[in-house]
Amino acid sequence: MSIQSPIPVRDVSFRGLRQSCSNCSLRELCLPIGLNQDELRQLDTIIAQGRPVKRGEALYRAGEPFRSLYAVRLGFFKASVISEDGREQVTGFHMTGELLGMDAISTDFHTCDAIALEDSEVCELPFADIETLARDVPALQHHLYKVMSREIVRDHGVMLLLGNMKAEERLAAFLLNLSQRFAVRGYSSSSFHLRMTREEIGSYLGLKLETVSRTLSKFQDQGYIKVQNRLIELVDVDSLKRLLNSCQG
Amino acid sequence: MSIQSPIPVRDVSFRGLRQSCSNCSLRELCLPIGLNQDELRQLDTIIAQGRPVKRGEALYRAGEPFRSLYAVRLGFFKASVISEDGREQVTGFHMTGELLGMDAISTDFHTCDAIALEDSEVCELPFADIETLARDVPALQHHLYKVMSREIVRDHGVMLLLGNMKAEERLAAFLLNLSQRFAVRGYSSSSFHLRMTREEIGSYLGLKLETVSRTLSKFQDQGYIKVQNRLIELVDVDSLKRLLNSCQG
DNA sequence: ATCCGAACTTGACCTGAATCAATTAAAATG
DNA sequence: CATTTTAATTGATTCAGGTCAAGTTCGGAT
Repeated sequence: MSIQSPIPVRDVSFRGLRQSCSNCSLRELCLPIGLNQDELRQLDTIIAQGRPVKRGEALYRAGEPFRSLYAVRLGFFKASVISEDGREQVTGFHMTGELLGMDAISTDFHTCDAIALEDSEVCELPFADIETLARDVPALQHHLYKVMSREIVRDHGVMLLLGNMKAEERLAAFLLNLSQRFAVRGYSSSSFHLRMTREEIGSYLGLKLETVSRTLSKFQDQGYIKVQNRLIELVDVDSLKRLLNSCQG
Repeated sequence: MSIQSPIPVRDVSFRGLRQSCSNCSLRELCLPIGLNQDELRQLDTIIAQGRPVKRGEALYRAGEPFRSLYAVRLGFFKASVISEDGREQVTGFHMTGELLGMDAISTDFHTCDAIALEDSEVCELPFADIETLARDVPALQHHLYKVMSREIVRDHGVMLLLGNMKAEERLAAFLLNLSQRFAVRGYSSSSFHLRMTREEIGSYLGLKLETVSRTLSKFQDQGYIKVQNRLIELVDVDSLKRLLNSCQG
């Protein structure tokens, strides 16, 4: 658990294959380097064309049978578990190049909802086909294990956050994590638009929406950030990092 | 997320191969049915003989290079991340038949410590070998994906617990989860020995040890359980379940 | 543009769990 | 067996964040 990245960045390795890929961001971000031409072609035959998902729509819902993983090609998703009494636990936010649906392999049913927070597009990856191909392509097999492992590590980071951190630390960790993930994708790391509500942030961080709002205001008063509705500008990143250092070295 | 199992039980499927396995509990609990004689033999050549780990010893520590997964053959482990200022976040407790170390695949380094909470024994599973074998044995390949997926689902359950539940609900969920996992292994579900300290329980549940202690006492006063140091007897399971129902249906 | 509902902010107050502190009980150790 | 150390309980107090409530702003629809 590094200082800069309490919530580990995920699925951002193995970029640089843009040139060989027209129909899907999958290879840019999610698939291992080291596939040859033929293997790439095989992969192409498996991957369904991009599927649009409108803002507010579900890519899948808990309880639905599992067929495919999805790679976010464009846009922004939240994944969440809803308890029967209506409370929501957001388990993650997912942006371009990240993989959704790995929790479903376990039972062959999806265990959470994936909702688009803006108009998005995904690549569907039929898991059975991917698995079959992985048998012949060790690099692919290994990379799938890696991506799943990374998800586990990320989840452990969230547990640390939920179990040990105070509200300010959680928010700082959250903002820095988003910042870093935008940066990796070539967007500004110091200025970005939150796609989710305060309530969704709160759900993810184990806080109430009022606390999220108050803490953002506090950060603004202290000159750490500027908040304009959902537009966030990180003014003093070092101070945000210092907030974290005190708690996780 | 079912009522009975807010923290999903893990790695307990695929039992019943006991007869064909002498050196390792791995196959009983972790490996898929449907391997033929030859495949089983191949697996045997990969799996190192049981390795004992004394109470208090580390099976591995964060930062160590990753070579193998470990199946708990006997005993009890905690897995935890330690922050630099010394605070510990327990990410899980692991008992017979469960797999440890999957978080390390991601970076080829272990990201957490695995400490034996009682004298234990593990089977070492060199990951490179397992992966190679998995290529020829689709059932094994699939099962590994499944086990990792199950870990992700479990982690989401813990997030729900840490993000949404009150102290009493967390403790109830914890006790019911342990109870269920002991039951699956043929031990009493109503009476069991806690292998971990109040502090370790607290770390896992995002509570302080005093709160754990107080809440256990409260449960005892209400007649839900009997506590004798680390020996727990579940007297009124339904009431414990009711505590959870109110929060997650 | 104007309206309306959803999202956000801010304040006042309350409460559940943390903290601090003092015993007590139970394991380890010689 | 006695001694030391570690773990657990319980009480008193504090405080971070939740809850309740009132107002404001924003964004989408007409």
